[in-house]
Amino acid sequence: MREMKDQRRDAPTTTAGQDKRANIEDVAAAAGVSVATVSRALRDLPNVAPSTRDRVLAVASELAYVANPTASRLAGGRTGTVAVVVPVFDSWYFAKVVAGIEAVLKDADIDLLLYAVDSEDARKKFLAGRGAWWQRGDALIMVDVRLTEAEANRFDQLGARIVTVGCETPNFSSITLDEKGAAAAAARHLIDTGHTRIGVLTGHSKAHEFRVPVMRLEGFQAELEALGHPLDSSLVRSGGFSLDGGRDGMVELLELENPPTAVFSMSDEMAFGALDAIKSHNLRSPEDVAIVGFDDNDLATLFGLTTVRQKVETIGAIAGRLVLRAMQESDRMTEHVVTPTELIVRATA
Amino acid sequence: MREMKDQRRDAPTTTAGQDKRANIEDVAAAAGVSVATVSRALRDLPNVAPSTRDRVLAVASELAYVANPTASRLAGGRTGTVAVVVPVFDSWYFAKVVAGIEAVLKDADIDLLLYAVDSEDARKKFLAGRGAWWQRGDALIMVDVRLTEAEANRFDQLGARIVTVGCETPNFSSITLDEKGAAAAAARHLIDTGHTRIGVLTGHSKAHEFRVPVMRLEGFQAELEALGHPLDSSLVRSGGFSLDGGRDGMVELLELENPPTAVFSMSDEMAFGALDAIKSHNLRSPEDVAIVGFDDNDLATLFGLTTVRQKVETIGAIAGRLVLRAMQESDRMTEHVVTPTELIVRATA
DNA sequence: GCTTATCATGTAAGCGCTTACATTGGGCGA
DNA sequence: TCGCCCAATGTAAGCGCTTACATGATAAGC
Repeated sequence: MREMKDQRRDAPTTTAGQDKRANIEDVAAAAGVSVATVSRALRDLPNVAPSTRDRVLAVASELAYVANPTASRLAGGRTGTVAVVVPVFDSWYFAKVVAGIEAVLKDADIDLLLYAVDSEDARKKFLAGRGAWWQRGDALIMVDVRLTEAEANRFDQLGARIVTVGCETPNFSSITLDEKGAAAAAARHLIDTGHTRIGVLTGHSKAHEFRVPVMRLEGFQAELEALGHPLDSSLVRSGGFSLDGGRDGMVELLELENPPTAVFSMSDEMAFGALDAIKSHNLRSPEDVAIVGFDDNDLATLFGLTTVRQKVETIGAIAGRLVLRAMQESDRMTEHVVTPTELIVRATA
Repeated sequence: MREMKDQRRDAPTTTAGQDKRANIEDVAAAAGVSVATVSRALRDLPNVAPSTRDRVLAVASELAYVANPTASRLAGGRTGTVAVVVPVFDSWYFAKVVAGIEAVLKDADIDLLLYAVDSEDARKKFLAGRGAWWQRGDALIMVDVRLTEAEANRFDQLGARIVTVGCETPNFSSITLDEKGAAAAAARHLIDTGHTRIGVLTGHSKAHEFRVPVMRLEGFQAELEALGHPLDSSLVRSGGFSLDGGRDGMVELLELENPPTAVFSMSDEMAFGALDAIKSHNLRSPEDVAIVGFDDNDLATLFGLTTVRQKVETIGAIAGRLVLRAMQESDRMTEHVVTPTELIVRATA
């Protein structure tokens, strides 16, 4: 194996005549040191003479040299990226969460691979299939995407680093809300303000198996029951966490013979849709139908929406921090963070 | 990840081995062929006997083998990922664009690296610094992030594949709106509906050098001028494309001695803020102040907002397609797609 | 039957780094 | 002055793939 590599492939796709990207050998040659020294100097490793380091840095910047991350990864064993999975992307909540994550990862110089898994099929494929996320990233953040216990165990055994947002998962760190408590607070508020016939716009969807709406519903239901006004299940509609879904669900409720006088919407976006439906029916909120939302979306204040506030960007940031820790620590330790929620009373309830 | 290394070092004991990821050699050994054949079989390359291929596939699936993308990339020269840069992340427009891109790339089995560059510094660092995007992805989509002509030339020489969304860039494909035309349409509508004292909420920001607001302003201004009512520059405010910015800008305008009777807002989100400000001042739209927005945000209809519609998700999808093409085609050919806009007249103007 | 395409497969050289280990050369205590 | 230790540097073996090229076997051509 004493062969000089001089036989660069010609570029497979592009036409000739391009400046070749400098590689570590070029830098080493130009600086008159070995590649090992270049590697060390560039990464601020110890045992490099200051003068050498300076020279290497100077040469590198002159050649506009940047280490090829792919090669570093292969050799170094870590990819410097984390994968983030969300069910969908263009929704207020997920965009905010991802923004929070991104900010933290950027500071740590970690790249973010984004995946939307919008169905159970996609989920399975993502976790197992050829696109297997690991190998691509050092860790995974799953935002409201289910991880079965079996999967969690398997990944744990493989040494995977995972953080889940929205639901707890065995073996891994998580960050959640006290969903039941939050929903209970909404229930209590509606009861306190005199309502007894109360509807719910949930976020259930056939495509996903969200845990979150289930828990919110349970908490809401339990509290209503505890307060002596059990939930009438005929007043529950799913809005799939979307504006239109909320509108449609509300329309259905309004057109019942005996519509609810108050509705708990599991997201503000659905609540906006519901408010629109109310307006279209020439009704008003809270006079005709009170609405409590969930999220405290930036726009909630414009609608005067009473809602359960969660600090979404903070959740993202915490997820980012948890994942950074999970990537570093050698002894796996898990932490379950529960972030607070707060009922913000505005006009609609 | 971390543990792999230590374990690799041990002799290949047959005992545990439970969490060692299979590699191509394992598959080759188990299938009784060479790694080259495994590689070919797994990638559906020609010159593999059907029986061999089947055997390899069977073994691979049994061992839950998935090729290490990092290694493939290093060896194969392409990364199978594209980088997407946006100024910010948690805004309706960018989330939609990214969603559109993601959908297209997912189908092509391409990963998406997401970067938010929220300042000129970040921009420079991203384009040049150690985090240099190339090497990490085969191509780049820049969404409303500037690329100077010098940078464009440099990247072109380096053989980079770039697609820009929001503004044209020399050497690379792009997808834009007829910004000036769209803004002109808004101007015309306001003049047509009898306004002459017209304000503007722009999206300028000190952090970015957006081209988009500049062009919209130029188009708007030119049209007003052409119609005989030149823009009064004292009626221009920047809302930084944010809800709060729009609200603040509108407040300032309303508190002028002689406020405008109509305002063109360069985004719907700013328009929402503006409408809120109007309401807070106990005024109404359009009676007291007419508003025309830009985007046709999902919520625009709830506010009865008259606005310039652009098909954002389509833009993302087209960007995705352009970038896929740019990655494949050997002879670089650029295409400049201009997507249509449409003035949607609702209640506010 | 013998040469020659053709296909299936194997061999091994990288891809551009990281890092364990080897080597060198002072500084310094005795 | 000698030897030791350690910081500074070099050497080279991978990391897990892809792929050009070599090899072998089989079918086809005359």
